[in-house]
Amino acid sequence: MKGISIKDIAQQAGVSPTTVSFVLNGKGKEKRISDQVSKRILKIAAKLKYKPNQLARGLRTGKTKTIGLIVEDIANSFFANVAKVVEDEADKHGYKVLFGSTEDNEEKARGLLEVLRYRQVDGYIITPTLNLDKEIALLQKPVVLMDRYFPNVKDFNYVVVDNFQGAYVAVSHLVEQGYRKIAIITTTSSQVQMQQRLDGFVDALKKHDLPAGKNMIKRLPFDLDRPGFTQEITKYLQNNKDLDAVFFATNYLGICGIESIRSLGLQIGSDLGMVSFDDHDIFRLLNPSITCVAQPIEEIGRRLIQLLIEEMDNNSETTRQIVLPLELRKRESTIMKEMVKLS
Amino acid sequence: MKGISIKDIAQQAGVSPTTVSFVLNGKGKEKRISDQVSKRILKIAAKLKYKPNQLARGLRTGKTKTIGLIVEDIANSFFANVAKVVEDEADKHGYKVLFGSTEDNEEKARGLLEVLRYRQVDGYIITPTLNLDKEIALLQKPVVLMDRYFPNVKDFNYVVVDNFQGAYVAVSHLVEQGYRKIAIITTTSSQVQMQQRLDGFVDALKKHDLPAGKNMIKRLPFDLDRPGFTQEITKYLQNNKDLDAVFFATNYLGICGIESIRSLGLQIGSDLGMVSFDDHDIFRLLNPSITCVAQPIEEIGRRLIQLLIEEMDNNSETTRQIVLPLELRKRESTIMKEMVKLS
DNA sequence: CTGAAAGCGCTTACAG
DNA sequence: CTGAAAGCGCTTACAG
Repeated sequence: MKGISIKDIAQQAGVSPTTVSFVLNGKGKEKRISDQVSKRILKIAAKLKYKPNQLARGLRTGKTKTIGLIVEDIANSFFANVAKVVEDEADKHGYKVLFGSTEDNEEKARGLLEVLRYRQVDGYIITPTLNLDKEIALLQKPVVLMDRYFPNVKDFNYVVVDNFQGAYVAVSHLVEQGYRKIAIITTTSSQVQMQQRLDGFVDALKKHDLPAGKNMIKRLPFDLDRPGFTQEITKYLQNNKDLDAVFFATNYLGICGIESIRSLGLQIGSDLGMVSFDDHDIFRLLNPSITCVAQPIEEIGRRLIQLLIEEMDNNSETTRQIVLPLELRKRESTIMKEMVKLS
Repeated sequence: MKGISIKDIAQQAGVSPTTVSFVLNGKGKEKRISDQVSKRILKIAAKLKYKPNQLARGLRTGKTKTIGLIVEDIANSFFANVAKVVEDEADKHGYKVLFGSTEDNEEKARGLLEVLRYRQVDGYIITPTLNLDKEIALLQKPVVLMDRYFPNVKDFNYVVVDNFQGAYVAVSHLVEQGYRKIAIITTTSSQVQMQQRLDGFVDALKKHDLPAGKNMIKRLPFDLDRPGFTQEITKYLQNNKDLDAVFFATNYLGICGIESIRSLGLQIGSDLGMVSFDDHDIFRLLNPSITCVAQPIEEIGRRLIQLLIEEMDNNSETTRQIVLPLELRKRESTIMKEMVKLS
């Protein structure tokens, strides 16, 4: 249990703990410790495999070299993939990651913030729920938001994607492919990322002089479970048999949508075109494969850490807001005519 | 930055920090602090929203209330789902989770162990790589292994699944469905979980007097990437056109296998039966859907934390080894004859 | 029934 | 060029 402490090294080197601390923190030159002493200390530290006690250091300096990562759901492939990148990038800078999932539940999110705060993380990457801005503003440590932000609050850093553009491109692609009566299936969530996807959808339809009325928009309660979504989507499609295509505003809605469309005996693409937000292994592998607008996961993760590290280092007062473009991945679900299949 | 400390409370209550500490740690009765004083302290602590500084406490007690979770790849759906459960369960006991991915790389794994150790986590949940037993044995804190273990080392706790039984059941199901020439596609990894799956496969074939020769077993280098796996599987299938069915030993092999089979223009189920280890959203949604042997993810996560907490509380000397059964999920990929499809 | 004091392992302002 | 000492916020053995 007991590890090697700075005292042990001091004793063996015949110097004071102060001197050891200076040398080990690279302040030997600055503090003008003699070269011989420095070398002696370094040698002994290496021999003893000295590891500084992070708790003690943290207590003294207030830095824990830990980042708090709050996602909506670590089991969701989008968040799991971002988490992986975040972990990797953080590691390069000597930071470890404490994580938690909110399930988009405000109470859970508050609990997570509280825990991370009193564990003294040095900075936060947060996928916020609704109404979390007050608590976040009180955090006193650098914060970068992801996936969504608070439109009314200007002074948060964030890394998000251009949801409006993504939806616009998705719908425009459907139009180009010949689909006319196009619906969106989204959630009742009033969060900004969902609102922007809806706006992009409506805007694209209007630009193309296509019907964008209320019955083209189906909003499902965002706290349904998978079977619930599937059931509701099925019901909606049954009541709107004249639709040409559907735009699903999240990957889980897209996945449920596939089940719904199938259960109705419709052929994806020829009977009903579809595009989903977010890519997913399933979309690539399905037959027909599913067109989507994909998020740049690698880049999101890299930018999150880059921004956060900068904030932690400089404690800069300027906030930065990064909006990344989405990529349309054209696949078979947006092809109207059955093509002759090769291979 | 500065939070409320025990001193602030002591001052306001007109008592010493010692007394405050006793009361806040529920030792008021034991230390025979008067009820009035206790109540006063509690009231002030609540009013000030006092949160104990975990660093200071950790430094003093040696407990950080943190668990280290080392998985193979947090972006893999199996590990992401287990991580979610682990996080939830840990939270119930007041523990937070620090995580890292090894990519099944020994060096990365050693690095993670080192970091977690000097961060003083109270216990570890580890998906070990090969040759990691020595380092793990030196950890000095409770450890529970997951997914795999070291057959030669008897004194580690672990929670794993019955890989042999899973493979056996999978292959037996293929036989019952009428398939005869059955191959396994696995990796060159010599880790126990892969070995057991192979053994289960061979055993099942032998029990049914079916050919279990070398050409029924295809091992791929485990460090290939997805396209690499797909290519190798395609090559193997081309060279073995007489196969009736294939058992894929991991979910990512199964996924790559689907791509291979498709690219060869074969119909899954009727032309070539298949079962995969591990369930995955894709397997349920694909058409035809894919039969698999599924791991009990919820239970794995729960047992891991339960076992680890017990070890941390009791510091018991006995080790416990839990082997959970797998569940065969029968789907369309193991049906030989095209059925009339309803709805 | 309560408190003064030591100590966990560091860092750093101060002194020489 | 180097060290004694204070202090980060707790807990706990000891004393009364």
